[in-house]
Amino acid sequence: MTVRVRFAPSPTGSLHIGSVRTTLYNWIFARQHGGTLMLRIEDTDQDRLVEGAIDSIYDGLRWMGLQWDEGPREGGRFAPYVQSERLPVYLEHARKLVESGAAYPCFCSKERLDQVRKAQAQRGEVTRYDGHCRSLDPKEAATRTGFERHVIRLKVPDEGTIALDDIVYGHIEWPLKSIDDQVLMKSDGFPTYHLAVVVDDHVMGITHVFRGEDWLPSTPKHLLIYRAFGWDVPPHGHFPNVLGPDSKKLAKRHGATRVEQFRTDGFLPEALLNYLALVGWSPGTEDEIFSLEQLVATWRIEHVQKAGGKWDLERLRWFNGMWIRRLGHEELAARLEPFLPDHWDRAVVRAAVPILQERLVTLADARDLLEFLFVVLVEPDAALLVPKKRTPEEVVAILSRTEVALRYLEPFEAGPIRSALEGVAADRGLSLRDTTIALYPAITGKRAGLPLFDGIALLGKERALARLREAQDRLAA
RNA sequence: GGCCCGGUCGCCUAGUGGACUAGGGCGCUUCCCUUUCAAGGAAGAGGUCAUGGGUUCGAAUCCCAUCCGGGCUACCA
Repeated sequence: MTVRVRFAPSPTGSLHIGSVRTTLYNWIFARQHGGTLMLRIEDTDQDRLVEGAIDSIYDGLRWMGLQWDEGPREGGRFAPYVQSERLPVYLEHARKLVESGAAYPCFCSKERLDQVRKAQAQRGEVTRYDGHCRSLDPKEAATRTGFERHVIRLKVPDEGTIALDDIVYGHIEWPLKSIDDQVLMKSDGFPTYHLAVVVDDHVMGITHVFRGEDWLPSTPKHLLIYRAFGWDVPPHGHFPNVLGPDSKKLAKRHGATRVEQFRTDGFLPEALLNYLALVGWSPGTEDEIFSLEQLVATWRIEHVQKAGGKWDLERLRWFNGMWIRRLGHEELAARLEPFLPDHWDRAVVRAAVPILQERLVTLADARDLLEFLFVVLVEPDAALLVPKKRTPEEVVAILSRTEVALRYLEPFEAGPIRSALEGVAADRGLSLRDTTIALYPAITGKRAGLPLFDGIALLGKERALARLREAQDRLAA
């Protein structure tokens, strides 16, 4: 049997980091089995649709390097892949269940349902549908459906249990009496999620159902629907949730959760994928750095764990630095492109890449680190110019002595600049370290950053000398 | 309230009855390297394996109970 898996997001917002993790696991599983991965859009709730959500899914996953075989834009044997375009399929299936007696039309108004629930709650009972329309005469009910607003409900047995052997969570059983008569078709003619997933997964030949842990409680409903149709239940596997710092499902209020945000913040897709893969899965060895290909080679669904994992931005940042350092210089320069102003001289940027690389945590950090090479003045204030334990007079002396030492220096490169500054240090009876610290703000406008000698060389003699003078003027003022 | 799931250092995790004096990574501290900052190297602090009972010669690992956390409980997904 050829593996066919799917990921099925609802277009209710930008692509969420949690969906990416689920998609990643699906993608790896498909790759490992030479199977097919498909994208299905679950837009059965017309009230929650968000403009541009599908674009966000496509853009985000393409950026991450996860591709799939069938979907709304790529088509496929089971098109359409958008549930709102498949309404007749669900209607037809719902009709079959009504005919077989497994489901029934329900004419109860939302108001009545609310009242029932409220009354039950007051009496301290479990709130659930009271079965009001369950015993209606089928013929009479059928005629009423012609002109009366209604939903279709699944007839859930009152007795017994239903069980699942989940690939990740193991054997789970639910008492049927804890399950409500689930709505299958809504009164607006759209199916509920429960009907739509089961029908589509079956009809589209899905061989493994993988999704987030939060779906576990709904699974018995789905099992019941499979049973009502007389279909085999494909293996299910639930993945633990990605959590916020408060242990609740990761959500907007916890900070950045949109893939797009991480992209603009300067994270590498390699790092995001690597980090994400390790939330809820581990190889059982001490290896931590994994490319997509390496994940395909080592990931095992048996090693996916049950407990939810908290989102840890610091750890993601560490992975990002690791991946940035693994990039070739040309590649890094290319990735930096969207983060740099257009007018910055790319030749200078390229020259700076080797010393920049190990100082980056995100690509966005490059701008701050390189800025001093491209602005006319760095405008350090006097407080910044004078390091602790130094007087302004001392700094002025170092500055002016350096100016002299650099004025006729040839070639104007990091090595000779170092020698020149060693001379300055010796003259002033200082260590090279103290000299560097005293010079650093004058040249870069900052207390720390790229190496000074390279920075001066990159800056060029004219501008370096100008900055040394500017700093002296500022200290004199 | 009901049903279900989970619970190893602050965080991600290894561990599936004996090699566990519970291992690795992030973060934190210190040191080395060093032109600042990083990166790199080394060391360290940090865990009564949620708690209490069992089972066993032996339990983080098996069983029971308790506690805590979470998910679901919609004509949302």
